[in-house]
Amino acid sequence: MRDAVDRLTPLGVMVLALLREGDMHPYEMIRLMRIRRDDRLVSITTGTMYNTVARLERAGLLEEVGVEREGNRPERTTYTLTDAGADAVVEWVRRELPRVDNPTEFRIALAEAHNLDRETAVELLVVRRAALAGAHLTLTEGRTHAQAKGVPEQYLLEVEREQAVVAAELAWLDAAIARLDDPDFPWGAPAEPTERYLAQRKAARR
Amino acid sequence: MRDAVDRLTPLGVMVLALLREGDMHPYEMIRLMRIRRDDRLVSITTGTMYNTVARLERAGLLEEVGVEREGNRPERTTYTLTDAGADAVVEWVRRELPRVDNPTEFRIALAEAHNLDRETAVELLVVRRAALAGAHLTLTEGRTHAQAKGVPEQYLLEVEREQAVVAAELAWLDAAIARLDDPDFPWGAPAEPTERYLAQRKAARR
DNA sequence: TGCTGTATAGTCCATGTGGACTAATCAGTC
DNA sequence: GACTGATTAGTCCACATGGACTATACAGCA
Repeated sequence: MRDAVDRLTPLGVMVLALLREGDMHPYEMIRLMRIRRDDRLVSITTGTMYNTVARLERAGLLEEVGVEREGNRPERTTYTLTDAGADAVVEWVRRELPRVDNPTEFRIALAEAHNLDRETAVELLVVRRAALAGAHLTLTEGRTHAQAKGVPEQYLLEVEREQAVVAAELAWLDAAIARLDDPDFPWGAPAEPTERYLAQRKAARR
Repeated sequence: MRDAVDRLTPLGVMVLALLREGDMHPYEMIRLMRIRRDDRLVSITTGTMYNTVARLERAGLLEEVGVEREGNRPERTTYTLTDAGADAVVEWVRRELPRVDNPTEFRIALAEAHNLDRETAVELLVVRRAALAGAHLTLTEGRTHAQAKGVPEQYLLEVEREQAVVAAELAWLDAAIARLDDPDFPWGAPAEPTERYLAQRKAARR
């Protein structure tokens, strides 16, 4: 019963989230995402972008709102988010935020966590904390078990590193949850939602 | 000038590395890799496995060594590693071990680092350490710059987490390099290379 | 004036992935 | 003795990815 939300790719989610800031054409999405260094989180190539947007349109998560043309340049097809699209982002983030498999998906969910309300985000991160502690325990058990069986150390380096990284994430997560839970920590969309976006857009024009 | 080594997929590398322990048919590779929890590092599906093996064969990195049949079951095509295949693993690991982009590839390179000689491994990890320190600095700069521009904290959570994780990896890496550099730390293939493999194979049979 | 390089806004296609499907065998069980 | 479910060993196909390619416009420079 894989629904539309399950079928969202990482880039698809980021596109939908981006459209919350305003209507855009694919090429502009690429520029903006590169400026913001979103390519740390997903690889961004033109082929994939145009295909992704077409797919999201077929799924009814975004819609064409116009085709412009400047001089003799290629046409620019501008897209806008549908209600279903806005819901899909929220639902996707809600699903991925607590999961400890798929690190890629988690990083995007965290980057887009501000699309949830604060209570939900905190709650889901608490769930994640528990799952992460479980994963850490599993790694520890697996490693001691392997050592008991006489597996040489050089085969366990990667597991060891994973333990170190997971431990660090646990520590960070504890601190992060405590901070988010404090109403002084800012949350949600800023008062003037398009301000930041427009500034960056202007910067990109020059 | 993308050569055969560049075109290796993560699963492809693990398959080649696995064949160093003995000839195998694809289905057995899947079972073994699942038992060893190699699916922590790469996703393992049958479709992808058979396709990967076929691709590696076309590239001359492995070869068919026989087709058996037990009763009326489907045929089992067994494969063996070629010299080119053995070289390709080493070269791939050598390339990926120092790189700080593509975390997935790095984890596999680390897991297969024992295919390199100790000096090479240490040297490449030292290179990685420098690159990782650079990446950490870039994150720090990016974050202070964003804060100076007034970007609200909730948008920087993911960067913050990344910093924490990278810092932990730096610490682990320093310790790991020091240990590897000590000749008391075991390295390379064990004296009886197939022993561990055979034990696991037997266990899987039951 | 002509030339080079880069930005704009895409299309197209080879390839890798993953999930559904097949089909036989074997172990357990009621 | 029939039925169920897991294991064995794969095939097949829809689809997502990414890199090559296209074609126009504009800016700088000599």
